[in-house]
This record gives sequence, C-alpha cells and structure tokens, in this order.
Amino acid sequence: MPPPRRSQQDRSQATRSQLVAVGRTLFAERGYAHVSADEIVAAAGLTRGALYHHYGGKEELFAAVFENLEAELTAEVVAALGAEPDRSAALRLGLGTFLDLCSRPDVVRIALTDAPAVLGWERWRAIEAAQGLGVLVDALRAAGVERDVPTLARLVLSAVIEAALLIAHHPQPEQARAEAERALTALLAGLLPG
Amino acid sequence: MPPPRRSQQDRSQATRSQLVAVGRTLFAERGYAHVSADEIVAAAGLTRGALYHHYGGKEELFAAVFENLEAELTAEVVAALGAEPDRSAALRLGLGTFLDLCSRPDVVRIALTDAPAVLGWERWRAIEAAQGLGVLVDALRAAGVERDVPTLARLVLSAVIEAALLIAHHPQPEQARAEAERALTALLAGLLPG
DNA sequence: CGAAACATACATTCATCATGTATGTAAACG
DNA sequence: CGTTTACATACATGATGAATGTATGTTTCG
Repeated sequence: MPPPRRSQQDRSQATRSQLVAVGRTLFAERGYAHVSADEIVAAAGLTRGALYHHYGGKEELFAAVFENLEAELTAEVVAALGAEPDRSAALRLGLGTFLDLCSRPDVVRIALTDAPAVLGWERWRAIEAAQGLGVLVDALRAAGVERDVPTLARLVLSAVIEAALLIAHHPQPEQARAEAERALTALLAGLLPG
Repeated sequence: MPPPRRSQQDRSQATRSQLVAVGRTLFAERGYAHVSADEIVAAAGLTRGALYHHYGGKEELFAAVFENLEAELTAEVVAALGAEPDRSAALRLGLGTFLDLCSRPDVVRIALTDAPAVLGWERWRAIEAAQGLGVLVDALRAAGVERDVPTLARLVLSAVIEAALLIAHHPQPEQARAEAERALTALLAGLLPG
C-alpha cells in the first residue's frame, strides 16, 4: 500500500521531534562527547541527511535538545508556583520543585554539565535566563526582595543548582536533600523579610 | 659540543612542564574541544609520542592542566587569608581574592566551563574540593559558622563562582563587581554571627 | 514541474595505537 | 676503575579507525 500522505510540515515536525527525543535520551545517558551523530540518526530511523537538513549539525541539535528540556522544566515550575497563593511560601515551593527537577540525571548532564561547555557560557546563560531565571526574579520580587534582584536571582539560582548537584551525586539522596534544604533556607533567611 | 647531559628526571620534568604550559594557554584561548593534540605538541616543540608517553592522552593532559591551575589559585587565596588576623574579615578578603581570580578568562574557560564536561562532574568536584573547598570550610568555621558547614561551603562557593562569571561576562566589570559583592554580602549576612 | 525532505557517497580532520629509535642508567665483567 | 652489556625511559613516525562535515543524488509533496 502507498505510504500515508502526510503534509511536508507534518513530516518535518515528526522528524525533528524524533531527533530531539532520541538526542535527549542518548546525550543524557552518555554525554555529548560520547554520542556520535551517526548513532543518533540511526536510533531515530534516519540518516545524516535529515540531521544536516533540519539542524546545522550535532551541536545545533544539542542546542535544540537543551532548549526543549529547559522549556519543560520552566513549565513545571510555573505550574507549581501558580498553585500557591502566599508569595513567600510560593518561592520556597518553587525552589523545592526546581530542586527536584535538577536532580534528574538528564537535567544534570545536559543542562548543567554539557551545555555550558558545548554551547559556550554566554549562549548557555542566554537560554537559561530566558527561561527559568525570569521566573525566579518575579518570585523574589513578589516575596518582597527589592535590591539587586536580578543579580541575587542568579546567585540564588546557582546555589540551588549546586544543591541539586550535591543531592544528585550523594550516596544517600534523602539525607543530602534534607541537609541541602536546611542550608539553602539559612542562606535565604538573610534576604526575606519576616 | 656534546648536548648537556641532563638526567632523565630533568628531561621528563621539562617536557611535562612544556606540555602543561602550552596546553593551558591553548585550552584557555579556544577551549578543550577546539584544540587538537597535534597543535599542542607542535607548539611545545614535541610530537605526539611525548604526549602519550607522559599522559594517557589529550584528556589526561587537560586534567593535569586543570590541577595545576587549581593549585595555583589555592595558593594565592591561602596567601591572602594568612595576612588577615580577624577571621571574619579574612573570610570576606578570601572571597574577594577568589572573585578576582575567577574573573580571569583562563580560569573561567578551563576550571569553570570545560573541566566539568571533560572530566565529568565527580572528578571535577573531587579536584576542586581537594583544593579550594577545604580552605573555604576552614574559613567558615573560623568565622563562627557551625551547622552544615561542608554543604554551606559548597553553596557559597557556587554563588561566588557565579558572581565571578557574572563579572567576567559583564560589559562594565567594575559596576558588576560592586553589585555582585553587595549581593554576596547580603547572602552571607544571614550566616555570620554579629 | 519545482521545491522541500531526505538518503548516499565522499573528503577531511583527529585521536589513538603499534612500532621503531635514541638516550640515559645501572649492573656485570675484566 | 673503566668498559661493555643489558635494560628502562623518552620520544618520533606511520598506520588505523572513528567521527564530522559536504556534495550530490533520489523521493515526496505542493
């Protein structure tokens, strides 16, 4: 029988999704440097032609994977934030949610370890800032912080990410999580009024 | 005349220093992925044989470069710390010194961007912890912090590194530096007694 | 028919390994 | 004590395989 007559847009969309999905899995498992472009396209049931047609190459595909991942994380944090009316509690809730997300191995590997080296610090930060950082800035302001908020947001975010990395690599994650949350709270205590 | 009769140890030492020095320069300029092993050995006046004899390969040479750099940074911070008798002031002084060091482009590129991706997070952290982190833990304890000190040290260190990166990539570093130091102080205020 | 989507074949770069050569070191021997 | 012999260390060179990127062909849709 003839193949189903999909539109060009559908074909493209499906191929790109495939590449991003497969890339995400493999990059998360073994890291950017240890996954070949051949392996990705093979696992996606495609060839190099498709990859170089839609993206400029392996690096651009990685950027797409990273942006896709970030968008997903932001959406989850925003959803968690929206459910809490108290702004100060919302901040802590959002950080807790983000902590959980950053503990996932794929997030650690792709977003926190490989992305800055592969894409360069500036591009990495540009993508990160466009996504998660904006949410944190809003949350800090809503919680009553007024001075140096953008800078503070970055420092807090890096401490949160560090905490997530600590938890992710600790032999007893539950214990590490408790300790990290105490330490984070102690740090934030100096900022929040009340 | 006969070549100067150097001992094997001297020859090795000289070669390794050369490789590490050249590697550090090139890695700092263009990043690990964009420097070939051939280029390094050529610039060092050697061949691949030397590299593979002394180090396992490009990656191991990078590790050596990174450790060398870290040792240098730690020594400078310790020197700065020793000059200040007041323990609480010493902490701030040490952080300031570290902030300056982390603003150097070679430190940003090698120690903060490439190292975690090339060596893996665990090995990167092991080296970092063995060097600078120990100093920070001691300084925090000496300044009066008692609870969760190792964890807090990591969070603080990540915030400091973040501040350094912010400064390094800001169009007006002086302004960024002032703002980052205010923000850091605000964070630390919650920890330090008095 | 023309353009977009994808496949295939080829060129190039690069890390690594296997092997060869020279230099230094130390022990055996006279 | 000097020399030779045996060995280890330091380095060079050529081959190999893997991986990326490019150029060109083929199919599918509008």
